[in-house]
Amino acid sequence: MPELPEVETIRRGLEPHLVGRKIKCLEVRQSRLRWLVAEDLPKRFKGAEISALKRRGKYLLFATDRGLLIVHLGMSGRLKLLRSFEPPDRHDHIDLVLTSGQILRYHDPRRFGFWLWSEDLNHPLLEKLGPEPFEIEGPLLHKRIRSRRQPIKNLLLDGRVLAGVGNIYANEALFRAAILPSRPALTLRPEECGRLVAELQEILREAIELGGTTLRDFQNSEGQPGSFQLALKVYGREGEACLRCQTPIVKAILAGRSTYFCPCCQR
DNA sequence: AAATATACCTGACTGC
DNA sequence: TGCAGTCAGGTATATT
Repeated sequence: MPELPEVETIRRGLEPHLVGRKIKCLEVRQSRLRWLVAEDLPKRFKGAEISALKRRGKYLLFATDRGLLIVHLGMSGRLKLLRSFEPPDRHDHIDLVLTSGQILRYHDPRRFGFWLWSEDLNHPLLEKLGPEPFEIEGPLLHKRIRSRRQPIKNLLLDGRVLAGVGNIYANEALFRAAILPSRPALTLRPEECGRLVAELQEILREAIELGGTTLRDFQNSEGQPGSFQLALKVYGREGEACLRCQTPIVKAILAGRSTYFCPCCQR
């Protein structure tokens, strides 16, 4: 489900409701997520005050006076803000209850997401992460990939190279930059890296503006879908005419993920 | 060091 | 209608 724009959409929706609020308790109904939710997680955050809600890549970071709560939504995680208690549904695994009475409810059918405590930002998961897409520039991307033989798309998806880019936006950025996803990264000229970064940033910005992409089940913290799916130019369009040159869009598998591209105008 | 495979899950959809 | 098989927005970890 959630790539950088979706996580940022959720972050922006939650921020005004959470910052400055106090955590009354944390209720864990299902602790078997990507990693077992630590037994002491509720104890750690009971009574904590949320001082900021940040994002790094696809990670949501709840800063509190009792340490950092790191939440990742995996493939199917959702966070929804409830005004008051409602009976939990299937897959509603965790409730973060505020003293204001509002409840942040975590729903995750596939359970690839996780919740964990960290003393601060010095957590291995965060430290391994590459730069934010909005902070990188063409020359820096070029430097990071110029000795790598892997297809450029694989590297866009590698969080150690660049944080937060997932399959949809990797496909879209390569299409808009007219670069073949399968190009070995070391064959990209500096000028192409510049183009790729510019297109990637523009796409991410637009997607955030439109509240993210809802293919099947993404919802923001208010339960509303995004609308960037209407602006997708290649993702999911196998066999349809390329919007630039009318050539049928081709689907291939790269790094085990569906990859869509125009074999004619992407080079 | 870098590339590839595997693992973790449920649900929606396809084809027989 | 049922069943088996495939695929899905992620990423750490193990293996080569």
